[in-house]
Amino acid sequence: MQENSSNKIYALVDCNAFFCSCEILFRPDLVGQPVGVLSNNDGCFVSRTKELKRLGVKMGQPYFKVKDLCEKNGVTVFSSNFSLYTNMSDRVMETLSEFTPNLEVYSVDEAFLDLSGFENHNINDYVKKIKTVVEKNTGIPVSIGVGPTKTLAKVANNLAKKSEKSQGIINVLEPRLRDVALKRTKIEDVWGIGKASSAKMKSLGIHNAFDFKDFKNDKLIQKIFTKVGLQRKEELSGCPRFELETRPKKKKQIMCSRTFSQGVFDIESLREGVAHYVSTASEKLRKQDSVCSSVEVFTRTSPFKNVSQYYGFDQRVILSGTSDTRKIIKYAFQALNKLFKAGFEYKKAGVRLTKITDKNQTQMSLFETPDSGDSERLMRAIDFINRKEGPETIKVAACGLKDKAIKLNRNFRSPRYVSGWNQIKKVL
DNA sequence: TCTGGGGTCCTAGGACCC
DNA sequence: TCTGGGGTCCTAGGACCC
Repeated sequence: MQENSSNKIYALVDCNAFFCSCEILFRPDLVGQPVGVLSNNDGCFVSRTKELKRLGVKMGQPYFKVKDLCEKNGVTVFSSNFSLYTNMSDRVMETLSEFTPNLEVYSVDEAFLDLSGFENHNINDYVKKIKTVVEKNTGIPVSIGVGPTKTLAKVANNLAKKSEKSQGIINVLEPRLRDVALKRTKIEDVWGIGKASSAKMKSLGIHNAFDFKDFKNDKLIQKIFTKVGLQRKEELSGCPRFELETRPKKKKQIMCSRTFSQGVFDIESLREGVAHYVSTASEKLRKQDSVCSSVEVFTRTSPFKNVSQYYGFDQRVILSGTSDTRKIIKYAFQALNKLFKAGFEYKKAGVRLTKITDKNQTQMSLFETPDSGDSERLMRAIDFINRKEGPETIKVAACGLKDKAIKLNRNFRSPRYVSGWNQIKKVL
């Protein structure tokens, strides 16, 4: 295979310890300190500063297991504050979009930029400028990896985050530098190679990204790791196989689920939860102008607790696609009635909307009336008010008023600096 | 006491049709 | 009684990502 067969240039911009960085923005006293952000219910670590990583706290580690360690070492922990993070994410992406229209927002803290057309020697200055401007405009530190494919930009980015002397930027457009970078990248750190695949890779004698790139038997790779596995390999040798996706795609499924702060036994509490999750999910559905014709509901006991276990699941088909919260709740409740078994201590429940289609292409059903104009206007009004006045200003009565059982633990929540008017920081 | 939440893509295999 | 093959569509499950 020919290397550098294309002249594509991709940059991956990744925010460093993003959720932590957002929190630290409003707590400058914490710069350089061990800081972590916890998942819902203050369950696991989902973001860690490098000072916290150095203490040995792992991604996804339950907080209660390292609580002592944290207290001894003066670690500051925060409950997650997603409205802050999405708000900061929007600002970062907006700043990036000033540098190129060819931007793919890959996740809340990452974006790919297509910088094809730049001369190699100018690229470094340009990405340095990107880094400086993002940090100046938003206060969020970023790392940037540059390469001829998205997978190589990822490789470069990972190394940039680890290496002190790179100052947060690594460019592997040069083939010689690239081989060094590939040799330093463990196979399990390659984008798209997870636990299962890396174990198989090792049994083939592939231990780092360079071994993988150099592996001679493409047919075998395709057979074991499927089409995408082979595409990864080709990307590592400099041939682009994954294109930039600049337009956000419509979701094909929309999920909403939560772990409860305390176990619940009664179906009434589960109903409140399910009604809640449907409300959230169907709002997202309407936001992308879609309807769904299937709703799935599940609930489960805690797999970590020594109690009798149960996983209940049921799916309901909605004959005429809908995005009306009330209608979806009706079907979700049918599902819940079907799957609920008394006597179990439930710890989590969730809802998934599937068979999603464009609202203008809905199929007519003989047996069910489609959403009326009234329904659409009502939903639009609710969404408008909730966006303007805050989430759940208006909600369906089935969500309950007290939300007693399904409340989340958020003991370390920071003030809502940018998302609540009454909590804005005063500058005097 | 205490263990997150939300997605995508691929493949195999069954159902169904001719 | 038993027997063919090919195509399409759908779904479940696995693997992976952040």
